[in-house]
Formats: sequence, C-alpha cells, structure tokens
Amino acid sequence: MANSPDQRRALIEATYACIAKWGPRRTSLEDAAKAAGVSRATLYRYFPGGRDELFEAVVAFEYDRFFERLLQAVQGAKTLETVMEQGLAYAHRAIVEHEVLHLVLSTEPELLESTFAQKGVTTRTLIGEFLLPYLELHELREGVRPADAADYLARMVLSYMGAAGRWDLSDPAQVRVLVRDELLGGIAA
Amino acid sequence: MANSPDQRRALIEATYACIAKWGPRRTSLEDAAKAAGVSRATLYRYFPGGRDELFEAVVAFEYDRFFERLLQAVQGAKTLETVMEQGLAYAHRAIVEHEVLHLVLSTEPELLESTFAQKGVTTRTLIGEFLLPYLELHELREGVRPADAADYLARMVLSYMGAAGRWDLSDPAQVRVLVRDELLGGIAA
Amino acid sequence: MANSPDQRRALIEATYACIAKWGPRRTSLEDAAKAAGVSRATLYRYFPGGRDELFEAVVAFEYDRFFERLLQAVQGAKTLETVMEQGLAYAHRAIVEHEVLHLVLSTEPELLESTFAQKGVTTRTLIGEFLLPYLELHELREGVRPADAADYLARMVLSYMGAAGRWDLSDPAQVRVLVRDELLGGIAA
Amino acid sequence: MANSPDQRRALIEATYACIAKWGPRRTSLEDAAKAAGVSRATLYRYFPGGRDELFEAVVAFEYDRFFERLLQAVQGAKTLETVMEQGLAYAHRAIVEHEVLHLVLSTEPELLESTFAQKGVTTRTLIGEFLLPYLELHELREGVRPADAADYLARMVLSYMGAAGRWDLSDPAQVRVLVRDELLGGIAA
DNA sequence: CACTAAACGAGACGGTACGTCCCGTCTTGAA
DNA sequence: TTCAAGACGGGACGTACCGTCTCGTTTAGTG
Repeated sequence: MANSPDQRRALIEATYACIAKWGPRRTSLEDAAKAAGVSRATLYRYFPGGRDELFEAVVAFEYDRFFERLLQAVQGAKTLETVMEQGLAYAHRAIVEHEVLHLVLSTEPELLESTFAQKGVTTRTLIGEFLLPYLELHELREGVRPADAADYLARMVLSYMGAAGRWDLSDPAQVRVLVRDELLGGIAA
Repeated sequence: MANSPDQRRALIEATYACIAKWGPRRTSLEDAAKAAGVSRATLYRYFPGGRDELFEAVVAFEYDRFFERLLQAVQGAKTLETVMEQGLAYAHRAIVEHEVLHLVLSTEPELLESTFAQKGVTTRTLIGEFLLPYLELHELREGVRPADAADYLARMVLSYMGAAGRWDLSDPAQVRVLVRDELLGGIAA
Repeated sequence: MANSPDQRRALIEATYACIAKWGPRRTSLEDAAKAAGVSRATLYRYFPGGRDELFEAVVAFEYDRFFERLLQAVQGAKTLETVMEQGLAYAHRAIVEHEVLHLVLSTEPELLESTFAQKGVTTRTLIGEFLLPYLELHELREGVRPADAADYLARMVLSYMGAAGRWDLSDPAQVRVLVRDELLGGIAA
Repeated sequence: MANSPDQRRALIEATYACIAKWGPRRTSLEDAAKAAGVSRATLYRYFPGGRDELFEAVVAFEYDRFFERLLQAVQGAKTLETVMEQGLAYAHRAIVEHEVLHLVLSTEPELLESTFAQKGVTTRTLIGEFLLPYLELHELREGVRPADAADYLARMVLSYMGAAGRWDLSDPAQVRVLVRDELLGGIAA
C-alpha cells in the first residue's frame, strides 16, 4: 500500500520535529501531517494504526539512527579503550543534543516497551555483543570471563550515557580517565 | 484548599490502579475519579493542573513508596553485602509484582533519571549516598575512594533493578554471588 | 438528559435556516451547530442519532408547525366551504413561502418516510378526519357517505396544495370557485 | 465523449439496485461503480457531476421507465374506464414491487411534482393530457369540460397511486368500483 | 500490420464531514 | 460551604467518502 517511502520518511521526520518542539502530548496528527506537507488522510494511509503506530515508528527510527551513528563513531577504533572512549563521547553528545527520545519515553513509556519487545533484544545485550570481540582480544584479569565483562561494560555504558555524574564526557581527557581507570580498571589485567 | 488528604490519596491510588489495568493513555480522568468514588469536578480541586498534575503525583507517590519500602527492607542489614543483597532482592520483587513501576523501569533505567530529574537529586545519587556510610566501614582495594565506589554500586544496582540479565534475582544464592563476587569483586579488598 | 428545551429548539430552527439557505446536502452539522450558537458536541447531546435524528426532528417540527397553523387558519370557519377556502388559501401561501420542506424531501425522501411512519397516520387521513364533522353537517348528494367524501376532499386538498394547476390560489375569488364548484360540486347536494 | 451507452446504462441500473438495497445515503459511489463492474474513475467520466448527477440520472431513468411501461399497460384500452382501471392497476403493482419509486411516491404524491418540476411539465399535466382524448369521447355531465375533468382525474390517479386508502388496488373488482363509481361518478353522465 | 489515441482500471491524494471520546471550565442543586 | 452531578465548548481521533489527478494497460481504429 505504501507507495512512496519518501512520504513515510517525511512523516516520521516531521513528527519527530513536532515532538521536539512541543512534546508528544501536545503534538496532534494534524500538526504532524501539516509539517510533512501531507493531509491527515494520507498519514493514516501510511500508518493505519494512527497515532500509536506513527509514534512507535518515530521512536524505532530514531533508535536505529542513533545506534547506526554510534557504530559509525567507533568504526575506526581498534582497541577496547578507543571503542569505549569514542562510543561514550558520541553517545553523550547525541543524547545531550537530542532530548527528544527522552521526552517521548518519559511521557509515554509504553511506546518504547513495545518497540523494544518486538526487537527481541535489549539495548544492553546489543552493546554487550558488540563489545565482546574487543574483550576477547584484551588481556583480562584472571577469573574474568569476556562475556561477563561485556555485560558489565554494557551496563556501565548505558548508565553513563544517561547520567554522567561527576564526569564531563565532552572532555576527551576525562573520558579517557573514566574508561581506562574506572571502567576497565576492574576487569583489565 | 485541599480539605481532605484522604481524598487526594484515594485519587492517587485509584489512578494508579487504572494505569496498572489499562495503561496511562487508556486511563481517563472519568475512570480515575469514578474509581476513587469522587466526581471529576473534585479531582480538579485537588489537582488543578488536571491530567498532567495527577499523573505526576501518581508517579511521585509510587516512587516515594518504593524507596520507603526499600529502606525498610534493608533496615536490619549491618554490612555492605547484606544491604546490597536485601536491597536488590526487594527491588526485584517489587518491580516484578508492581506493573506500573515495571512499566517505567522495564525500559531503561536511565529513563527514570530524566523522569525524576526535577526532583533535583537523582535516584542514583540517592542510592549512592545511602550506600556511602557502609562503604566507609568496608575494606576497599587500594586506590578506590568510597565516594567513587558508591557511585559505581549505585549505577549497577539501578541497572540490575531494571534488567537482571542472566541472573535470577529471586534466588538468594544467585543474588549473593552477584553481589559478593561480581559487584563488590572489583572494589573490595 | 436534555436539560434545556430551548437549545434543542434553537438547534432545530438553526438547522432549518441552514437547509433553507444551502440545501440539506450542503448543510454540515458544524454549520447547524454554529448557527445555533452551540458546539457540535452539544448538538450530539441533544440528538445522539446525529445528522439523521436532527434532520428528522426538523422535518417533524416543521410538519407539526404547518398543521398547527393550518388549524389556526381555519379556526373561525363554521361551514365546510369556508374551512376549505381558508385552509387551501393558507396552505398554498405557506407552501409557496417555505419551500424548505420540499427541498428536504426531494433530496432525502427517506427522512419523511420514517417521520410519517412513526406518526402512524398519513396526512391524508388526518385531513379527512378533520373535515369529517363538517361533512356530517353538510347536505350531501344522495349515495355519498360523509367518510368517503372526506377522503375525496382530503386527496384533492393535498393535490391542490402541491400544485394549483390553472388556479391562482392567492386569489380568494378563484379559491371560492374552485372549492364550491369544482371540489364540492361532485358531492354536495 | 461517452463512448459506451451500455456502461452508462449499467451504472444507472447498478446504482438503482444499490439504492433499493441500502437507501441513497448508504450507497457510496464505490458501491455503485463496483456493482456496475466499473472503476470509480470511469463513473466520473460518464457523470462528471459526481454523485448528484448520477442520482438524478437514476431517478429520471426510473421515472421514464415507469411511465413508458404505464403507457404500454393501457395500450389496448379503448374506453376511459378501461384506461383508468388498467393504469391504476399497473401503477399500484409497479409501486408495490419497485422499492425505489415506492420510496419516493409512498410519501406524498405532490412531492413528485416538485422533484420533477425541472422537467418543465408536471406528471399531473402529462397524465391529464393523456386522458384528454378519452374524455372527449366520453359522455360527461353537463357543465363539465373535458380539460377540467382530465385534470381532476389526473389528480385522483396520482393520489391513489401513492396511497390507496381503503381500496385494495390489486383486486380488479375493487379497482373497477373505484374507477366507475367513485372517480368517474362525479363527472360522467 | 504497426502505431496511435481513446477508454479504462487502479489507486494515491487533499479535503470535508461524521460520530466518538476526553479534557478543562462552569453552573446548579442538595447535604 | 462543600461537593456531586453534569452541561458545555473545544479539540483530537479514527473512519468514510468525495472529487481530482496521475499512472500503466488494454483496446480500437487508422494510416
């Protein structure tokens, strides 16, 4: 039915913009459609599920885009340390700049649940699996298995992504200390 | 002007029940007021901000109640290990049983931060400060400062509260291993 | 549920006015409500059946008003002849002036059907029964029963109400001739 | 531009069938086109005026067909009485059988006049002119002019077509009495 | 016979209106 | 006075059509 992926895309991005401007609850489908240069009727042709389906699509889209770019950000890294540093730095930057996902999720958390549920895997698992190969190449303290270390690092990454605490993650030097001393300190040989 | 704290309380709990049953978006003020045995007009006397204020109050109320009970759960603990074990066990139990908190926390723990950012003090900080005295009494690996360790533990607690991963937190034995070997392993002497 | 008959009345008359101006198909509930100084939501509170119920009410209302005034117009008449003359004259005037009923019925005849169906009696029967007492006091040609004569006159009245043909019913003299010579000629002694 | 009169015809008849089944307001152009085995785009090629033009065409078509057949039904009649009897009998049968005309005529006969006023010549006039030759061959009561009698009979025919009242027009005997005693009684010699 | 022009099916699209639901405000009447 | 009861305006939602438009595809009809 969806002839033009362009319009679908335009709707998602326009909706994203509206949410960023007014918040999800203050964003009507009329607004979103108008911002996409499309009639409300057409919106329903691309998202028959209406508001729910549209918002889910926005979240999924932004979620994918975030991790896609995160992946790009750590593309060049060769060692565990640089992967962690570049990843944390990018994630922090992205999250601070784009608060939209937060906004959506804090207001309508149910959306995220279904989005992730259908993805089947949690974000933490995803990150853990991405880090695993690096850990297998790394010298670990004795008794520390790579899989456990990956899970531990994934949890810490997510935690610091959300709230940096006393660290300023926009300062590469501090990121470097955080990663090498704090995060890897407990597991690296 | 709020004459009866009882009615305010009844409204919050009735709303909580509705949210638990139908989700926030499917819960109307009519439903909530009726469930509280109160007219919609009265609801507006206690929560002039309407829907937003009511829902915020519900979340804040449940949030407070959760930590209040969490505190009770670790009341008798004397050592860092038992505090952590009892706390994690209780939190896991509470989250599994109470769907609403589950709804919020099951997503990603960092979401909670943004939701309660307006409280001025983050949950993580709260937990960290609670753990600090225990850490000051604990033998720590050299070079590990109690404050840093508290922050580290708080992050891990929040992470495991939201998603236990490969651990079954309803099994005290597993909780024991998780706490003593995994979480405290990196900081304890 | 309908607290204020005034608003119900206002809605009916506003709708009537809209229909008169733009025709039924070009009259939206938004128009009608606005013309009545009422919100569309309130319209549905008085006419839960929506458009159908509202339009039926308009037709029924105008129908009743028409016959109410017709009755008034023949109030003073004592003889069959004057009843017929005054009634025909009024009906002709009313129909020519208010074409709205015609407009509705020609576009959405189904409306009228249900309106009359629920009234249980046809207009013709109504008129016949009204004329009957006058006929019983009138000298009739032999073999003509009052009831049959009443039915005959009712049919002719309705026919001339809709289309006067070669008669000018706004001219009392012509009405007089039509009634006395033409209509009563066949039945009066 | 209308290439195929067949398709135009098919559209009208399919629309007629839909109206008969669901009523005009419940009949969409999609329905009508599908029933005619034609796309909605093609419908607009034959009826650029859309819904209005199509529905008008249906009514006009059925109107014409009705009188065409009525004419056939009285073809063989030689006398005024048989013309009236056969005509009334056919009209009654047709109206009872065909729901759509029933829908229109069952209300009040004069409505038809206004509906077809745009035809320039009213149905009543049509019938009157058809009856005139028969009346000119008939012995009339003194003082009764054939043209007046034709108009009178036309009015009565239309009236009885719409509502038979106490007569059962499917019984030839009753039709006979109605025509000869009642309708012609007042004008025949 | 190939080529063009038309009629046609299919369906996307903007737009209007419908009937429904809920919110936030306000009034009324009874305890 | 306080509260329930509920009317009301307003706004958004999801649905259903309408009328317009643009594509391919078939079908004639013609050079």
